[in-house]
Amino acid sequence: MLEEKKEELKPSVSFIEQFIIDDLKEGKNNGRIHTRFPPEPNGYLHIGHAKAICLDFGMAQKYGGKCNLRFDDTNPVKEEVEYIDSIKEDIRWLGFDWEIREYYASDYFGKLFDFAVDLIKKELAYVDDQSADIISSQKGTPTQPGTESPFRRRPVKENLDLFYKMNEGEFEEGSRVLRAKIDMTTPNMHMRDPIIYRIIKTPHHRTGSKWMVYPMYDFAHGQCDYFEGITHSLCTLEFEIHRPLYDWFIDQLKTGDYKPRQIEFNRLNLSFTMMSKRKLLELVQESKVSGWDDPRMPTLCGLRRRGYTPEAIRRFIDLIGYTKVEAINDVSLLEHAVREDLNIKAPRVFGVLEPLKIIITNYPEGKVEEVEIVNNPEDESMGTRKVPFSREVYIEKDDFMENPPHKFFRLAPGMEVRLKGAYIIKCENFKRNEKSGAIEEVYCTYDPLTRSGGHASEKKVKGTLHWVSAQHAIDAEIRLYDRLFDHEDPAGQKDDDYRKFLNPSSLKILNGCKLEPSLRHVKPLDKFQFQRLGYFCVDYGSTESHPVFNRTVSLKDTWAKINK
RNA sequence: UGCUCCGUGGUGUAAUUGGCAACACAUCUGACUCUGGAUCAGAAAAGUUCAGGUUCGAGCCCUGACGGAGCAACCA
Repeated sequence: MLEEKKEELKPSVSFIEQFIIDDLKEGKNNGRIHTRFPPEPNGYLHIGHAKAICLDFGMAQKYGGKCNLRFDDTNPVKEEVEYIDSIKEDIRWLGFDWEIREYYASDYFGKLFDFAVDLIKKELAYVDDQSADIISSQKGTPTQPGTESPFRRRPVKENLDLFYKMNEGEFEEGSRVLRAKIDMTTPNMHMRDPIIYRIIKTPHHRTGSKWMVYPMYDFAHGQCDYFEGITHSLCTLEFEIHRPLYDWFIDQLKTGDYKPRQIEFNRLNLSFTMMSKRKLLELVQESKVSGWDDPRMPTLCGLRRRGYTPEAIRRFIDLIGYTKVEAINDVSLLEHAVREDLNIKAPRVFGVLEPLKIIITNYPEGKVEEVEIVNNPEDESMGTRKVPFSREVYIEKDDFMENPPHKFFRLAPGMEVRLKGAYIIKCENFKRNEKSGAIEEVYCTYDPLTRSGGHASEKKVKGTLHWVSAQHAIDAEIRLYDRLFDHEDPAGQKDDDYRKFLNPSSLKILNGCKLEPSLRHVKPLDKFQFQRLGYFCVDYGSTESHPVFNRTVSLKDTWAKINK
């Protein structure tokens, strides 16, 4: 029986890991494993990138290999230094380390240029003088073969001369390109004499104005892997069809048996959000969110600010796996992952979001008791703390009802509840605002014998509420975040713009929330469980005089479900 | 109507490479609880897109349908 259990728990590996294991077993690359994570510095990293990062760094780590960080900076028009720092920060935060191996595609511009010259000499590349439109129309369509460029048979010497002049800035942008000479009739569009170099006069953030001619991604990526000795080039599914082209280049370049092996996997799609960098940038530019690190964004900096931990994100990535099926993963699995992690780590505290004042009429005025409260029932080592209790306390508005439905285990006229860690109180009466009709104050009596931990504390009541002593409370701003979109796949609707699905209540800002005094000295990114409510994280903009907390995720709420 | 890839509970993944379809999330019960959290116990939910074939035996191999995704940027 035990044996069976063990067998069942044997972890299965992804198809990619299986390939790696097999390659290692066969002794390929002398048992070496070397991967790389190749972001383009044109935006912030999101959780989809985390999936790639975990694989690239994870496989190297697990099998005693290395993983390079390489910025794919082949297009100076779109890329900015600003992004490089954020990308590095996010990778480190996630828990991975490229050590000294920080590279740039631009490190290889010289080698790539030489290789292009080499291709020209081998009559495998030519300069095309046609416009983008003409070249594009000659490409054909996926169902129709393309036609050859009139410049395809240009003599080597002329090609060489023109290519050098392109790089010397003698021609306008767009006037000429260098193309690989492959096959205009193959069904694979990427092999139809792809453009490999274009003229760009915008200075590059690293190489300045040294180059006037820049390699296309397809001409750089595979070769960079080759130059770096990458053994396994892991990338997403959409590059599958590019693989024959990469192989074609490497076959022209390689001098031995070594050749990177590209393996493609499914990109991460998360329900109720989107991963398109372009669209995320639009959200930022159109101020639909406060920035790249808005806690509603699926970016790593957004998730960080939201209160997610690297452990939770890695755990989530681990749970979803790597396959070749295009899938949409349920956000609730991500939420499960943070709850699981924060449940163990986050200290419990009392915070009242929408305060309702309780006056304990038989409690002596001016008296203050310090009650001792466990910081985390999941982890005894986190100890206890003292929380002041007094005659007037705040409870959650939702925790009182004048006419409670069946199974409402909270406060209502004549009902008893425990104030967690303190006393059992009974609701005797309440005061209503004459104009609005809203309940303003609730009057209770307490039973002095029921103090937690005391002799009569065994007395049972059905409900336990969190509370904050009114005179000791800290005022705080609390931001309740919810899903940015109210459609499961906002960017996947052909007839509707994703903006149509922005969730109007994705952010609710609450002010005048009441927190227990132990929360006075907190710093950004500190995480807590506000008892019975959810996990909250101190925002970057938080100060001692104006504390701000972001809700990471609510606790599971069975009552909310019953109530629906 | 070309090429490439992919079809397993609601969702995401497994299935010792041909041997009674398993796990997680979500859902629903119940127990416990000084968090309507956590924890614990349990339930419902796919017969593996379909049709043939090989085989004692097919989710897995073969054939053919059907369905989905990707591919025609001087983007990556």
